Amino acid sequence: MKQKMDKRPSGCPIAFGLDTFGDRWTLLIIREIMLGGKRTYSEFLEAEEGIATNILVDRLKQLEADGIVEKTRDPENRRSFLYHLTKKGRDLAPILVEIILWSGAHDDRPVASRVMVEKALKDRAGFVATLRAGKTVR
Amino acid sequence: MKQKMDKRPSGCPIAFGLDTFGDRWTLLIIREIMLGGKRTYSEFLEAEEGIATNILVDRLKQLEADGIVEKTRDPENRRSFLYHLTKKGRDLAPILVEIILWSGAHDDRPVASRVMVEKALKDRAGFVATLRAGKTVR
DNA sequence: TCTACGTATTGCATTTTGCAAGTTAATTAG
DNA sequence: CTAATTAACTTGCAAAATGCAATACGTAGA
Repeated sequence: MKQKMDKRPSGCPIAFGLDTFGDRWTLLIIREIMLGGKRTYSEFLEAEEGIATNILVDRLKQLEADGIVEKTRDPENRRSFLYHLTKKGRDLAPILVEIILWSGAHDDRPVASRVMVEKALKDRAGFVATLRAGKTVR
Repeated sequence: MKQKMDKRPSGCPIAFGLDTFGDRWTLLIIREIMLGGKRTYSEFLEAEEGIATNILVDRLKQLEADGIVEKTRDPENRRSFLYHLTKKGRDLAPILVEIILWSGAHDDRPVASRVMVEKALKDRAGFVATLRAGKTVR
């Protein structure tokens, strides 16, 4: 598992945040949950960007250890587990929204998707509230 | 230099943001500039977290290539260079502030610094505006 | 020219990542 | 009851990124 215990602890809040989710995959998993309504390991594996299975397990364990997601058995399918966000995880919503807004303003590629950007531009506070409430958006 | 050209392009704005600054060091460098008022290579090297020289060069080049920082010669010391944020870079201010707020709410360690957190809590919009304007905060 | 300073570059060991294949446990089909 | 299937991992190994120390390059001042 990704060990970040001895990662030069500074009291800086930016560094604390980056220690928690400052890598290529962690926020993408949180995106899958918060924006995509995904809940299971196999759903996360289907993500467009193609996360490797060992990395996914590693990050899910770290997210659980950090109190950002909680893992429970799926009552409707006992070979499956459900990952859902804690309050600490849902509180990441404003960060995701600001990233969406920044990309909306600066991603000039033709492939850039505007769906989320428009929602965030139209009613930022409402969008954050929707995400925080755990309602699926797409 | 960190190559991210072939990094599974998805149109997702979250993925775009993470492709740009989703690693351990890039946002720390931007923090040094935006919150710390640092401008030169050697000032960045003094950062609390201790970035390696090769990584620092790599990230500065990538930030320049991405149009987030601009590199100019220091008119007062012609063997030094100044790195300053472009608009695209200054627009990262809201993301940094949301990270500060999140950490402020969830970092329970005794070492956690509250200075930035208090500023952000007291007047978030004003704090963002100050950062975006390029005024030093600490 | 000699020396210092600021900014890099290089070499190499360590760590992390990516990918493919294999494993375990719960469920369903026959 | 057994075999196949599904879901969630685990393992092994090559490739890439990182960390660290040493070295080099481009001003500039003495």
